[in-house]
Amino acid sequence: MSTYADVILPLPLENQYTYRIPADLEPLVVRGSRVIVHFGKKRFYTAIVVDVHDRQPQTDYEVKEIFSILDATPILRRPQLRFWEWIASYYICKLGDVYKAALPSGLKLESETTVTYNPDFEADAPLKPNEQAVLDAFGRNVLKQTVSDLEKKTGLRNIVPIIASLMGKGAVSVSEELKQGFVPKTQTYVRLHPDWATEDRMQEAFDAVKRAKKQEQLLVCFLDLTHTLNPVLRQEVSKKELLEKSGQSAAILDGLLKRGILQSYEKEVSRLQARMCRLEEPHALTDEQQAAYGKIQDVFAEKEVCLLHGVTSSGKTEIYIHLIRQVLRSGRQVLYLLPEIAITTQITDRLVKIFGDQLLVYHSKFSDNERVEVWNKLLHGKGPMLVLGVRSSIFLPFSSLGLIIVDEEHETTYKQQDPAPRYHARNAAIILAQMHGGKVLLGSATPSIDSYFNAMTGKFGLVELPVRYGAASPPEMILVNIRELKRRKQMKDTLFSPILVEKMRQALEAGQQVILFQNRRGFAPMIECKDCGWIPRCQHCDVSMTYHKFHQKLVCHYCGYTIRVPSECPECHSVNIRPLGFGTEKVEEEIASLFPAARTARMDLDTARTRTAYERIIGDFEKQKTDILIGTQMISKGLDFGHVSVVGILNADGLMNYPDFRAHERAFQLMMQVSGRTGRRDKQGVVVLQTSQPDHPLIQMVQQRTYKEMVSWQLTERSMFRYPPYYRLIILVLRSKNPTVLDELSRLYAERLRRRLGDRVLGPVTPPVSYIQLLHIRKIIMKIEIAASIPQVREILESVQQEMRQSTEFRQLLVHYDVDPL
DNA sequence: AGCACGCCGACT
DNA sequence: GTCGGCGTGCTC
Repeated sequence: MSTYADVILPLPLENQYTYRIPADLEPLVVRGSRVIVHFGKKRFYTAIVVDVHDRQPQTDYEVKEIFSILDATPILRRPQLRFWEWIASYYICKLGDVYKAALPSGLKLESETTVTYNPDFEADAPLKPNEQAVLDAFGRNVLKQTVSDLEKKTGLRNIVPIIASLMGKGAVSVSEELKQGFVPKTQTYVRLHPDWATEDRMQEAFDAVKRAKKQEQLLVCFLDLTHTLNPVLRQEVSKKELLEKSGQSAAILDGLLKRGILQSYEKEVSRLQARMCRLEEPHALTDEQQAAYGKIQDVFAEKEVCLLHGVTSSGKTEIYIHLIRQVLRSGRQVLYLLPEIAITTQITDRLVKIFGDQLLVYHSKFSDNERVEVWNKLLHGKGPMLVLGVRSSIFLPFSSLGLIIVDEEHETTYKQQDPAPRYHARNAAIILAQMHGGKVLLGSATPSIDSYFNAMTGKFGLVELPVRYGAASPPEMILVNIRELKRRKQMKDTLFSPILVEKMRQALEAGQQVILFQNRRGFAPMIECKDCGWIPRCQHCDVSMTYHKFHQKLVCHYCGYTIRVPSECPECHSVNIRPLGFGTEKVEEEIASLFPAARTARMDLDTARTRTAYERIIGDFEKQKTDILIGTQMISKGLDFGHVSVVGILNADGLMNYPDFRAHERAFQLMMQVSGRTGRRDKQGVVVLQTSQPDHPLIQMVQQRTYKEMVSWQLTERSMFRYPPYYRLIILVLRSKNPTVLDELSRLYAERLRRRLGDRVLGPVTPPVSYIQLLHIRKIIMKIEIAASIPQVREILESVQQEMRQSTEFRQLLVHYDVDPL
């Protein structure tokens, strides 16, 4: 008999909290249950039970009772909590953060404070302006609203004390109310009244409506739709469907309902659209695909993870489909991860034809209620399921995952950046699969170096698919040296080289489409010498420095190193130094004057903010309603267009010069992905690659499509510059609380703060710094990657690294690393 | 996250 | 003298 439950709350808290289980709830409260608890002064939260036990808690606090339980059965499955714990420890965040991210908010009821206005209130003393403002926010009909609404309406920041004061005067009253959570969708259904369900009575019914012709027609239609007399077939039909199919009005149906022949009632229905289409067989695999399929099976026999490196349009999806089918047939579940909602539509259409109702789609643009339904379907549904989803779908309640496919595994959107947990869905998926005893297939035309490295060292298996489906030849790559053209005055005040303009003209004349790629929407992120192409770089970090117009300074966003804007170029002594960079808007403007007749569309975060906007732009382009598509990296995401013959990469340099040690890797991937958008099927496409550094190794590698060379070059570079920074190690150091190291780090931190802010502002900073401040260092370190550039830190870390290598914790962390310390 | 407690600056 | 800013700490 357990009397206590330890719960976690959807708040960034370290600890679990113990509540008493009321006697009547005792059999229901188990690990994984959702319960409502009172936490803190007044709020109620949905908590998750992580343990039930009988241990008397320390009595220095009052143990509260569980307020209520929400589910008859747990809403988490066995391995899920373990998975959450792994995420929390690996990504250094609170279990509550993981909980908050994992459950759709429809499953996390929370209380909200509502304020009710007392209409009988009369002030005996004049109210303060703030108080009056709050009261004014109540209209004639609005007597009750939430605190956050009031805050919004009045625009006041600290509204809680004002409300408290009003409450003291009797002007308002305050209550806590649970927010509405998941609401099942209901629909009106119609069925035959049981009294009329015999042949004789049916005859009677028809006699009754003989004179009401429309009612008669409706009844006939109803019987057609329901096969009422055959108990095996469906007995009911939705009111909407009945009215639509019969073409009758609701008034006619009312007539039949009044006579008591039919009856109507509300029924819970699913929001997930049922798909009744006939299922198709997957396409047969080509010889190459079949070979790859076989190799993947071989890899899975001995390894957990397989990397499928298949060039663009080699037909990876078809291989996935065959694998999925096989796993589903064995009775296990499959998770198909995609980097973005945007590209789900094309794949959903394909998968639904093959897997029908076995397919569930999950992404954050689904309404909350829909997401809860997917959750419940996995929890209670029968039969193996295929889930197609984005990052967050790794948290769904899978029972037995046989396979996780991570498509476009190199995509950075798999990494959650801002709210904790800052997890990488690709890497977390590997752990998740391991917990289920399932396998992981990573697929990409341009794998991340991380994954490729893991494949090289044998941690992952590797299968390559080098042949394009349908033997379409890869596009022709034309390198254009913009610096040279500008020097020879053949390209003045324009973003387009003559050859690109010529290719575009040819394409448009032939009724073909053009894609222009420029990965920026804003303006001038750096400066450049217009005569020789020199770009200032940080002397410590070798990344380009960002131009801060306001201060007229150049700042390294890695280490904070700052210099004045040079008045002349140190390379060629030209004074012609200008802000460098342009965005898609500028491109659009110039296209309008170059090709006034062409129909143009721009796709970037500004124009495709919503899913519908995105789909409209893509749809128009697919249907050839637009000729030229200008876009940022959004257009590189695995989309298939049939009529694109020219791709222009307007400024390859802009891709390579951003402050991240993965900049080159990412630039390569982007350029390869974008060029993959052209020359499908029988036609060979053209890619015009404009750059001011045509001899740059990366550009050469893009032109020759030598992925492997790029990898080994980057690996050498990274080990030379000691990238990636010892991020993991730093965290381990902080967690180890090794006093010597902490002292040294705090000394560096103090120094750093002083350098950044100056003694004047801060006064002297003296070590030792508190542990909390050290956590701040961690943030700073993560941000500016201090570790790789400051030799002292490197030294400490190297000594700690030696130490850490012996520790099991370190080893465990290395096994499934976000970034291996290469 | 919220909320309370507590300590310093600008105001009736 | 108080109001109110936000830094710190706690919530079973």
